[in-house]
Amino acid sequence: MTDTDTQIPDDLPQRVRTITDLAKIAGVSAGTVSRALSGNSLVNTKTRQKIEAIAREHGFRPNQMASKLRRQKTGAVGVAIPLGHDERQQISDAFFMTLLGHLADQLTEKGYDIMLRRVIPSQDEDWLDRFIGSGMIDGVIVVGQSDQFERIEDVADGYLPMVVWGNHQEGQRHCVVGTDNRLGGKLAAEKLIASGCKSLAFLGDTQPIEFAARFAGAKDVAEKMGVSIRALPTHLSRDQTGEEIAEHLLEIEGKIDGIFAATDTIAVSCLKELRDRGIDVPAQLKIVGFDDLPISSQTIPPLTTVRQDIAAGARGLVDLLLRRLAGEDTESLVLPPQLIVRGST
Amino acid sequence: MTDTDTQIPDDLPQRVRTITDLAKIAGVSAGTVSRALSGNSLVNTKTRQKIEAIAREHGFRPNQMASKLRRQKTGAVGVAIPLGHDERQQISDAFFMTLLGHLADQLTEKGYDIMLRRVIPSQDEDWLDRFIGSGMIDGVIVVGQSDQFERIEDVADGYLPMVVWGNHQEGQRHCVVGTDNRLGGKLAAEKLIASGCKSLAFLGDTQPIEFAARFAGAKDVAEKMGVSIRALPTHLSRDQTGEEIAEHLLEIEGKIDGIFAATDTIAVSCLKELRDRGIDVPAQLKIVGFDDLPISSQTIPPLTTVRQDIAAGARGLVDLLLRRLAGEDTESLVLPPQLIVRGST
DNA sequence: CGCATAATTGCAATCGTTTGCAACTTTATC
DNA sequence: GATAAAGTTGCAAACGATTGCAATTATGCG
Repeated sequence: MTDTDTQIPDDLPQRVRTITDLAKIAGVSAGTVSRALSGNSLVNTKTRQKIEAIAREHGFRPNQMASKLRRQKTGAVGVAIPLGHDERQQISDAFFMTLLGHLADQLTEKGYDIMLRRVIPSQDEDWLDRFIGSGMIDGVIVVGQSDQFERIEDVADGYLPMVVWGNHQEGQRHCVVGTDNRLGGKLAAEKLIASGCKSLAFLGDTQPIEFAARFAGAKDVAEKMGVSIRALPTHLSRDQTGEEIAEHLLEIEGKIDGIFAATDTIAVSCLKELRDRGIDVPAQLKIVGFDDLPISSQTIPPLTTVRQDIAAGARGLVDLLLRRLAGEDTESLVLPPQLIVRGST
Repeated sequence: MTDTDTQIPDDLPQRVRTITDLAKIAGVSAGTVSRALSGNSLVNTKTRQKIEAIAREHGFRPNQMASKLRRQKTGAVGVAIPLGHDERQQISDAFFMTLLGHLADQLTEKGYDIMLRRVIPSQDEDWLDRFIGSGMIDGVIVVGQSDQFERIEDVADGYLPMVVWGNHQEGQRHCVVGTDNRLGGKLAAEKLIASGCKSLAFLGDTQPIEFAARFAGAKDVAEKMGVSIRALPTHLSRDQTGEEIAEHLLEIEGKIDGIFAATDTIAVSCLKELRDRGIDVPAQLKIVGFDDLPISSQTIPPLTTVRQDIAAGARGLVDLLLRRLAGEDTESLVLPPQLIVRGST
């Protein structure tokens, strides 16, 4: 017997917190309320309406935690962003953010909530198991393999509802959605060579497997066509990029006439540096980027780039995840890149 | 007696799913396991170590849902992004994404998970109550007031742990973190006028209260200095923006010598359109943006803009929310904007 | 050794919802 | 009007972890 009961005699609109409170008011059992509110069950229409009315009136919402515990499902999907290679690369990276935005749009549409987790694998060995085992999510989307390929493979064997954004390797065990990076690299190099370049450079880190594949694709073409190509490593975080590119440019000035940038972000910085040095693009040097970020059409000159269809990627990730949640063991999805020719080549 | 019990005699490594399973193996009670795993309680060191060892060995993780139900707290913070004015404005908007990135960094650091929810208020009257009442989150950060000012005010009266990104109005009841938009508008107009502009335009929708405040600030200055200023409405979603700006430019050609864009995104599109028309910036027309997005330093010419310190904003949001979670009724935080002078003025 | 006190541990209730089953009402059918 | 079938509802046992309280064991001290 609480204070409230003692002081307030009867039917004052006490706060309706639980389904049982509501049941008491409606004069039915908790089970019936539960069924009425969940909509689909067998409960008399009049009863249902009465219960719904009371619920609305008191602004009642069933406790999700209890519901999820009982039903053993959460209605939430985890989105993990491992920041492996470059700890200074914040989650605020343009490409990831765009993908995340589309994921959010997609998942919301399908009625799932999104549990976002930023992960630094080097500080937490166990990140993926923890996330999955947390009991907070029904499935997980991993955005970017980073340097965690093996760990992801390990988990994939015992956990179906996981889809990963990244690069597809022959014979891998986890389900991945991503662009055909190698083909993308090919397209980029072909374009540069077709535009008359004789000596290429790949601007970007070649460690992450996506980038490695882009470089490999370009290299294939270059070698076949008898054109030289070299890799110039760069970090991803924006503040470092500028200087690094500047150094590279000094070094290669005059020796290189075509640049394939690992990402548009790098390409844009590069355009900037070139302009500051008075080097004309595309007359003196041609550039192809990768991603086709929204910025890329706004640069001067507009950037020729290899487009990744991020929206389609997000749709694919969500679609495959939902099918896996339903128990299907889906194949990976490799999306074709598309060369967007603008002014920088 | 289950099948498993009958078929498998003894100590086969059956899957340890619950704290009770683990307790059985360790030969103690569930309560003890719970205490051991939660670390801080009074449990014999040796017992604790044994339990921890078994837990590790079986990769056991306590079910969060059950824990959260019992403890009545979730360890997750909701981040809601209401898309009011412009349904076509996706969550993928650059400014929101950047803020979200910083929020994710901050909250992760403080040990909170992030429940992301994209909301279209016109389709769901009740979005905020639902989110709060879902029992999934301990508190909520609302990113952008959109046209939901009143609804947010209503909720604020009865729900402490909520912080909102947006504009501060005299006497408002909800706790807000945001830039002083009016002052920002002032700075922008002052700069344009100081650079010699005689006739200004504000490029952007003036409905959202943040933008309205920016325009108001600019107007104050313009009127005081005897300079004309007019508003040219634009949408936010990128695809529409281009055409709209083009139309405006046609209309104002020659009559205007300074543009204050409501956001950098608009300013960047505008730069592009101007260039396509052969109008020189800053010689013929000067532009100031708002936000200082990463792109803005990369445009040609680099954009003069009013900087919002997004990282500081995110820190503020998280800090205030944590204090509110602890029961404190915090004041709003208004951040000073900073004029960044680059090449477009 | 006996008793008081402290340190551990077990017990059982609890968090709020869902759901199989049984019980009870209607309605339909002959 | 009796009987079967269908439609509704209530009951109570889960879901899995936490925690106040009681019970047990270990330790200290005279």
